[in-house]
Amino acid sequence: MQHRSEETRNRILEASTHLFSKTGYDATGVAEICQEAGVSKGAFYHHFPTKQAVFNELLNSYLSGIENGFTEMRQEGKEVPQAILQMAEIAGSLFQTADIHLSIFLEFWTQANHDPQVWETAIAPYRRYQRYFAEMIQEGIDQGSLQPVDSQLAARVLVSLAVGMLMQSIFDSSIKDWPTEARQSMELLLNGMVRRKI
Amino acid sequence: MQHRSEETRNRILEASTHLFSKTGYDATGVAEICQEAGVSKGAFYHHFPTKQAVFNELLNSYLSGIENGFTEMRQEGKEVPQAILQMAEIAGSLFQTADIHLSIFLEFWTQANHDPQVWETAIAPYRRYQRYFAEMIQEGIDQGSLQPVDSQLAARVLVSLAVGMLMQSIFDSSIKDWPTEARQSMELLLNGMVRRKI
DNA sequence: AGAATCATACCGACCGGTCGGTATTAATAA
DNA sequence: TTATTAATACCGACCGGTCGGTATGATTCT
Repeated sequence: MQHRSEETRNRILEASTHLFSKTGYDATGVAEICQEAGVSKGAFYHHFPTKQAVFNELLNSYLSGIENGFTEMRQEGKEVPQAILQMAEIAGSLFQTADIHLSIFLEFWTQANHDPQVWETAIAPYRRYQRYFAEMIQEGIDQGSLQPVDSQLAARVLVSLAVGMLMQSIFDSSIKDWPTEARQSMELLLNGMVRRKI
Repeated sequence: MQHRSEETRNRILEASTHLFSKTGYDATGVAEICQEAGVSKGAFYHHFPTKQAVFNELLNSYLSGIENGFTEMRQEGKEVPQAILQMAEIAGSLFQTADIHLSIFLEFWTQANHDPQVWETAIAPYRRYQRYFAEMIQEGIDQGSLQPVDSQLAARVLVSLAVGMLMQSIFDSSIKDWPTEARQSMELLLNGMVRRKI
């Protein structure tokens, strides 16, 4: 039966997610993973050729998860500022989802910084997001709902803010309501802080 | 001669900085550090009790560097928005300074996520920055140069943006002129993106 | 001399990965 | 249906090598 096999695989992936997030890739031993997964070492190496392969699979899985999230939260026919706000809110809600270990992103980025292979996988998509936002912002400018700002710059700022908030969600547990935190942050960016004269 | 001793210490710290940034803390061996520093293992363990101690020293050194940077770039008697812009520009210029390995921050944060001890050292100061900015923003509101925004929220946004930009400076080498990038990003945040009606 | 500094050889724990073998399930023949 | 064979999934002892740290002796400075 292939059910058992799949189950084992998932247990290994789950345990790895947990341990990589908590202890880090290097510091986590295969034996440790096996113990937490309730699986033998033989089973581990039956399903994955190396420890790195598990990591790669997790990375790809999370990346495609983001990709799906993007396409799902894409809303047609909305004013651009409202669309951005809503995306922020949805993204914020993901920060709270229990089964997503955000701190594994820290692990992804660290590894990306060490290994060019991982870099390619982890950072390249992230440029797509920037392009996507730049187009969206340009659309808003053309439609007159946004000021004629530099859309590339604005997209970078947007992504920076998102990444920064993700980091904060990892390290600052005091914020409980991430959907509104994200929305309000984005509102601030959209509306600005400086008092206009007249 | 104590010159030689100090020299050795510094060589170890420099090599560690480089290797930790490039390869990561765990993956970097003491022998490797010694080789790059042109120093024997005995010398290493004469100056530092453990590998972790080197890491801690680097962390503290970078943190106090930031602290100094903050107090230096503090400008009295300026309008708050201008002060923020200037701070952004100075911070941006630090991004380019060759002898600062920004990617070691990634290492710091990763370790902070794994080790509560490091967490305390690395994340606690960061709350001070937030408080500092919140006060600064509140000052701007009181003086009428800023809109009556939530100063706490605004401070978090500001720090998030800064952290996000730091991450980008690690992974996106296409941006060359960080002082202006940082300044323009901050201008965008201060001025907002939405077109005001009338 | 004597203390501080550095060099080399070495230890023992640990870890990723292997391997021979066993259990379980699927496929096929009787 | 049942017996037999093949394939897949799993087990856990073990190995080669690495790595942080130590012990001990040499060298250099005061």
